[in-house]
Amino acid sequence: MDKITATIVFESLASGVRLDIFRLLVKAGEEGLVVGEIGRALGIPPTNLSFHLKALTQARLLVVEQQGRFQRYRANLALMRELIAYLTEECCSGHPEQCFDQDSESGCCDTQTPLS
Amino acid sequence: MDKITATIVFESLASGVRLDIFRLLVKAGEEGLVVGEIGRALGIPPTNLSFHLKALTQARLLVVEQQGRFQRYRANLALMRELIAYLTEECCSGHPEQCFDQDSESGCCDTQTPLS
DNA sequence: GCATTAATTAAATAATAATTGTATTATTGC
DNA sequence: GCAATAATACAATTATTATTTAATTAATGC
Repeated sequence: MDKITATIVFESLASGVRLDIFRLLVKAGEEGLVVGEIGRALGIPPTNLSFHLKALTQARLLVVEQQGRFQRYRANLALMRELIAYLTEECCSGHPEQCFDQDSESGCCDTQTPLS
Repeated sequence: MDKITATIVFESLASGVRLDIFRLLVKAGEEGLVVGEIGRALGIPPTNLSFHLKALTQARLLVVEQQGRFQRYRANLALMRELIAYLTEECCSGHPEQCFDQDSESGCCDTQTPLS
């Protein structure tokens, strides 16, 4: 992942509303949710919801599929994994010893060789 | 990490300028850098730099130490680890099979049991 | 003490982002 | 075809962020 992509993804997640949408769709899993369901679940009016869904989709954090007159949205977990990888590299770059092999709350990666 | 903290951290990283600052300070390591050095390295004028450093510090992504009339900033890698842990949980919540045990570019966590 | 340097604060402006209301597009079922 | 529904596009407004200039605070060295 490059810096520009990372910035766009961060922007997408840097909003309580969009973070709620994303987390809801992660929970919804492979089935995903249609716009009306998301709106009802989170109490967001349609136009505003469209605005945020567009942002998340343009950032590729969401994937959309048309089903008749419904739009079904799903979370793009692959991109989330890429983001985690990017942060891990950022976090470790040049200084892996600061990032690993110590008491960490992350519960992630501690036992692995850091990325180059 | 809670949702509010995560949002604040994402906001901090959702700016090319701030992402540059953070990455520079990760590279700088334990020694950190003083404001003038950061400004010269990235070509950011002092007042604007102060603005972004304040945002990053309030988000706790940076830690600052006064040294005479200099302010030395360092990256807070512990918080970055917490963020990675949060994203990992988000990413896996309820659907670990989508997040792990498959071809992943992340190179991270794949061999581990996902978080609850 | 005074001039110099480092950095921040404060105030004004410019630029973006979020929200709301209205209108439009497209699909469904009759 | 027509009414009803799902969702988005557009336009206007509001709110938030980013940037710049000028002024201030605080530490250093003479």
